[in-house]
Amino acid sequence: MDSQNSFPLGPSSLTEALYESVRKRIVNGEIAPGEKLTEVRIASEYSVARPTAKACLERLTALGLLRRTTHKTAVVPKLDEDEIRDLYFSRETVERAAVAALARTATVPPAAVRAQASMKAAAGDMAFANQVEADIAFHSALVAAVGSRRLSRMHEVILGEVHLTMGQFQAHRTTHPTNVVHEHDDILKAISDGDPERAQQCLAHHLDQAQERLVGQLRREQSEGTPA
Amino acid sequence: MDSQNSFPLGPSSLTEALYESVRKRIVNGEIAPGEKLTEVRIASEYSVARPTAKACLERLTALGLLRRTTHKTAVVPKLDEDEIRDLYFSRETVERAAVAALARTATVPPAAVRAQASMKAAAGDMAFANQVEADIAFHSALVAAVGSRRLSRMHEVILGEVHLTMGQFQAHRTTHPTNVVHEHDDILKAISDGDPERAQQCLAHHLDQAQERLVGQLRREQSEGTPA
DNA sequence: TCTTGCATTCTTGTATAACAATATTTCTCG
DNA sequence: CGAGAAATATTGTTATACAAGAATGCAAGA
Repeated sequence: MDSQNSFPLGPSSLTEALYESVRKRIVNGEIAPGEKLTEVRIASEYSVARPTAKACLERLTALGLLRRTTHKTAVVPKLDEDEIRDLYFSRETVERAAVAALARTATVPPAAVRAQASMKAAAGDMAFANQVEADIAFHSALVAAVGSRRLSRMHEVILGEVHLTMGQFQAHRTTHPTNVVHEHDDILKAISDGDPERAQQCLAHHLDQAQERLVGQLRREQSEGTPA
Repeated sequence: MDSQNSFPLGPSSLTEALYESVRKRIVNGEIAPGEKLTEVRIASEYSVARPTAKACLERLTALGLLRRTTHKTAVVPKLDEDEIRDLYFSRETVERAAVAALARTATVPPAAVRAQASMKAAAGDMAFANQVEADIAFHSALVAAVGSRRLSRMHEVILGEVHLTMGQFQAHRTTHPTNVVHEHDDILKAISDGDPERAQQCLAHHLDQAQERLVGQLRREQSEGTPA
């Protein structure tokens, strides 16, 4: 059924292309949190019809990348502390299952080690956005390697919100990826050792760290007052 | 449709009502698997415009309740054995996290015991569809009680497909709900005992049973040849 | 001055029509 | 009987129009 797209093959339909573009702009923080996205604005910016823009916004809303209620205009959400915790609780749930499954068969996903390599190689000189990309790619590879369509689908949604939150901070601070790289290595090690328990522990520790980094940044930002 | 503005606050918008109605028909098996759902058919059946019907179908597709590729008409899917296993793997992932979280604080969701009660009370005389409803309500209550918006959202999607699959079998066989009720009780017991490990084990056992029932029914059906 | 109420305006919800592009079916011809 | 081409069906996209809900601002009254 899956058309086995042996290569990138950019979005076939217009709607798809529009969706991808807007999505990218949102998760990369190009559209600030709180900013309003009206249907006509999208429609005119991209020269598409309003129904097309509408479909796009609805899709993004379903994924949690936009918030909107009936008859009100969509806004880019800014996750508060509680929501970040909820997000990471869900994330841990999904990724725990993934690494446990991988460790049980001691399968180390090649795509994950590739993502690690690219993160290590260009650690300092990469733009923060690319570091985020590599991080996301690593975790994505982990879950994808399990081979469960539904687990991957859930994870994709979660990572979307993670990406969004990270993207919103990316202008402010550049965290040293050293810790992250080490934590990733620990996870891979546990998987290749075939130790599901340890793999889950390493993962949980890694995600806790990441979550606290995010929450810390949020608090710092709030105590400084809104810069915009 | 009726104004009925007393409490439940039925679907406010037309789109919402349409979506709910079609969804119900699909998960209850009123629309047979493999049946084609064209936009114009929905539009004419409900006397709505085609864009409205289109939005409805797209939403159902996103939830896995319909399958469709570009320029091809949507069909109600029939999950094969592999997909049922994938579905239950994902389901177990989510529900394990839920019961573990509940057991950690020994919180027994009132809604879950209510669902259990209604299942026990009218075990034999309820229509199979209602048994399915009660079963779904039980598991739904379990996850909802955790209080995680995102976990609930993921679970909702999964339960949709579960409901769909159960609904498709519901004409053929009426399984004795006795086992199910006992297994549910075991889970609740482990939660109220504050034993996360046992709660997860009971849940895993319960889901394995359910999964095998489904797979067994699927095989039986296939070896008999398609009745329709 | 503060608050209430109304009206204007902005935005979204829904419908209709039309054309383009693609899939599927059917029919004809070799 | 098989292969290719026309015809049909279905979806993708756009344009337009009107209705309904929400927000804003202004004016009037307490």
